[in-house]
Amino acid sequence: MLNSLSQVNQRQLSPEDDLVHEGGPPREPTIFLSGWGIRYTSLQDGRRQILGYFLPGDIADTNIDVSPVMDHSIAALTKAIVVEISRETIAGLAETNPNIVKAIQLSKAASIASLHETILNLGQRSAVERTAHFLCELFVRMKLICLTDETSCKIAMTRVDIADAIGMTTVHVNRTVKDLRTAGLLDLEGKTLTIPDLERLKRAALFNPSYLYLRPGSAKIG
Amino acid sequence: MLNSLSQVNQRQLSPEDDLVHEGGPPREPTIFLSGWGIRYTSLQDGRRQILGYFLPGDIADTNIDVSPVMDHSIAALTKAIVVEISRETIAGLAETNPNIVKAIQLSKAASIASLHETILNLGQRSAVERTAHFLCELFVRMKLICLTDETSCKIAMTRVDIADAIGMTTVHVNRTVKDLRTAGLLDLEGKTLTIPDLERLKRAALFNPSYLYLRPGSAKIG
DNA sequence: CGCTACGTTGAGTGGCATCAAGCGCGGTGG
DNA sequence: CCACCGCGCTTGATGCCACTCAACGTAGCG
Repeated sequence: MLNSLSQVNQRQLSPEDDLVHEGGPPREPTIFLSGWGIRYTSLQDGRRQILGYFLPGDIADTNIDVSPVMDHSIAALTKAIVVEISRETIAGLAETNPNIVKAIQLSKAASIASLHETILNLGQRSAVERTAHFLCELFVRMKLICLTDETSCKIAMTRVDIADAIGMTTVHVNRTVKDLRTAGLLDLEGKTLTIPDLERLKRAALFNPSYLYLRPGSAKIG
Repeated sequence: MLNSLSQVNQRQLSPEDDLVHEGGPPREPTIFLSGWGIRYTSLQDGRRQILGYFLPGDIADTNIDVSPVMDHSIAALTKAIVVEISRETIAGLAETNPNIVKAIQLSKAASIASLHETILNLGQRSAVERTAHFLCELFVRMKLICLTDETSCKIAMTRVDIADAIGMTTVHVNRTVKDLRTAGLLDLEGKTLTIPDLERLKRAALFNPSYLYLRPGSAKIG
């Protein structure tokens, strides 16, 4: 089903290309077919906060039907291929495949749950817990889409991106990762994330995966 | 329109009553007719994070159609009167009054925007900015529903609540409020919040009200 | 082969947490 | 009526966690 769509409205993005821009008009819902993306917002003085990120298969929804102006930006983190799907197309698809409605609801609910978890993370967890939780989530999500091997995966984020996602400085991200490495909980060399014992990391990070809405078979559309 | 509803399914809540409970089943969308409520979640060890709060007229939505289990709790902060409105009722109302669909979309979009702003607040703003921003938002929202006089209003939150909302300790909330008082930006004596010069506070807090989705006349349903 | 971006590490500082004590006030019971 | 208690607020002292500033190593790239 997606295959037929992927011929249409498909676009290539380069790293740091904005898909939608804060203050600008929204777009139709967009799926990341490949590559990584981030949703972010900034203060006037330039401090950037990453609100969430997109992995291949994720839908970047914008509330096109509500506000004419975006309150945040969406950008590519790597080279990425995205496909925009208009609401009409979705409505059309929904007629022949009712599951799509469910899938979109699920995707929306998951993204809200994810925002809640991010708030909990920023507000209550210590730097070590926060970093562990963030990287733990990253790994779990990558695993879900089969982009990990047994204990490691490639991530697209730099230290700066991680720092802006979890509200820390790059320097302190570094030191925290070092501590986690020393504790044997994870390793992050360049862009390779290694997690020798995922269950142990989950415990250390107070990680509860329920907010990811992992129902078997429901992570994908179609 | 709301008047006809307010006879039905109306409930009284006392302070700290849970409307829905983390881990339990969701409810139908619920409107706070009077009183204050909070949405919160906790870590296993008891650290609590307030995700958002409800003022009179706000809708506490739960994704009833998606997950059978709540990932957070909703509780009353004061005595409160709430009315639960089933989706069927809403659908029925929508037929005679299409604006209600728009209003609910708007409410959902606003709550997502609010989550984004909270993440930005926790991740990037300093303690002073964060506190200022939080109290500024509070005042603006109270003003919208005409629950302020010229420069002050009553708030239901304790220092503990404020602390759990902005990820600080009560002690430091206190000191920060003191600094803001010294700077002449605001005052918080007990439950009375006074803001002598809202525009000045907005500037200090890097406050941009656009995330509240204040379109004239759109804040209310019906 | 420099240049730039990213990652790493060190030293020093300060913001915010922790621990602890005291204050004011409303509620309760003797 | 008042002593007592508990809760929320406030303030002080102390220490640590995380930021800032700065330097250097390294890798990718024009």
